[in-house]
Amino acid sequence: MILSNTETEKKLDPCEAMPEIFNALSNEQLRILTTNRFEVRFKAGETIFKQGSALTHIIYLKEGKAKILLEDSNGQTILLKILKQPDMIGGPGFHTDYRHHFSVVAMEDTTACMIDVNLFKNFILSNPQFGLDMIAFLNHGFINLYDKLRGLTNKHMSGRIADTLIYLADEVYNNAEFTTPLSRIDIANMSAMTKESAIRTLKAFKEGGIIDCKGDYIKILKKDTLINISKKG
Amino acid sequence: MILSNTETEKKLDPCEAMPEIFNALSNEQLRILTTNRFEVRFKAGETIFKQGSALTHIIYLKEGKAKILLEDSNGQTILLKILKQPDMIGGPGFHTDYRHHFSVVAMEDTTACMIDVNLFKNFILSNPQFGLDMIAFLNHGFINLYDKLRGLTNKHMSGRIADTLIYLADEVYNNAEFTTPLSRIDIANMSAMTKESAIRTLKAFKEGGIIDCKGDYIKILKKDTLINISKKG
DNA sequence: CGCGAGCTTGACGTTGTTCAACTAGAGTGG
DNA sequence: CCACTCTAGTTGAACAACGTCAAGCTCGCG
Repeated sequence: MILSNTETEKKLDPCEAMPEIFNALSNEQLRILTTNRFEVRFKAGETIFKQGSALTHIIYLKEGKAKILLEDSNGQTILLKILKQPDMIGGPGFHTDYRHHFSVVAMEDTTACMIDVNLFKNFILSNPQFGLDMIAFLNHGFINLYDKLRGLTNKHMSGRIADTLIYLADEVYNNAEFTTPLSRIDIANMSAMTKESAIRTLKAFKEGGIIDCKGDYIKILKKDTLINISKKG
Repeated sequence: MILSNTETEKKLDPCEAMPEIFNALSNEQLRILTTNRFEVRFKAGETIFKQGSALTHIIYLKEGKAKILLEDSNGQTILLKILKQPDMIGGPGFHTDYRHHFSVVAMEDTTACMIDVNLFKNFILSNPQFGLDMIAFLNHGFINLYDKLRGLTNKHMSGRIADTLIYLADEVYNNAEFTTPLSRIDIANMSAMTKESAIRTLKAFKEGGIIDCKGDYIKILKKDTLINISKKG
């Protein structure tokens, strides 16, 4: 898997799909990246990194899924986002305080690629287009986060659960029907409510014929209705 | 840092204090910035830019204060942050969709400096250190936004109002005692609640001897108590 | 079979919103 | 100087939304 030159640069990296952002890297940088990065395998439930710990590597997922958790000092948790291959996590600690500001936990068996932050920093310093793309990457994150903030603070429970279901179907599983390792507590934490409230709202949706669900299986039956509930708040 | 003689370089720009991030610019870039930027004066209450409109300029405040408003389709608003000189607004639309994702409204008479986004982009492409500093700037924004999200979704009203009061005193006015053009609705929108709830919570704090307030005057009497309320949620 | 973790349900209390009425103060015109 | 009005602020009562608590349930697993 180690490089042949010029012709097919994609083959430089053994990952089937790398984060798009690395497109801006030069051949030489890609070579350095390939030789310096390393993979770590996590089992379902294992912590990939923990909020508060030192940020030493940028990671991206080669395989599997992981959840981003915003924890607070009172033991409450927000499940912010679900990562899947080939999502990258820069982490807001990069070039600031070099700490992790959220935890990342594997939802299933997951392979993560680790890139030393100093290497990453050097790429930016020697390749301004990469830096600019990184800024765009972060800005996309802001747009999503603003939407999340609006959703979680302005909507009622049904709207928030609707958002969560739409997110899972559209962004995570790319299917209106899916089986997920997420617990009711996870779904509640994605929607900023207690597990009991999440259960009751899901039940109401089920009784209304909007979704079908049983255990870890969920199917969206009436997406339009769900979108409508989301919009109404 | 690229600038060796900081003292003289400051004089290139007539603004008393520019955003720190411009420290990374070369002399030549600072010259270009100075000759190309322009100032616009806004009266209190005027919209500096509107959510949804085209992002054509990066701005920073030379004078005055402005509020960042996250609006949504149901007419609800979150007052996210207050800007003061020399705060800069990149805007998450930069190098993504080139739209504004929030509105900015002048709280008092305000002078804003406008920098063409293409110029800004060129600075990044020709000066990777500037790009890196920009990334750090954005990452600081993420850290704050995560905290905001935690605060608004995990805390009760008293904790959220406590956060707002502490923010105003520490970050905006640098004083435990201040007079503010923010209405009760603004304070409510900063704390994700209705104006009635904000009024009631402020009243409770006043009756508890934690703050004093009357009209647009607010004074924090027991900051420790306020911090405690904030922590408890 | 029994155990335990996650899930479900109902009753209840709290938190926060809604609505409607009322007040205070600033500006306006007579 | 006084009405007159307009807006922001304030208050209370009714109501809805949501969380808490406690109990019971399901189902995989030893």
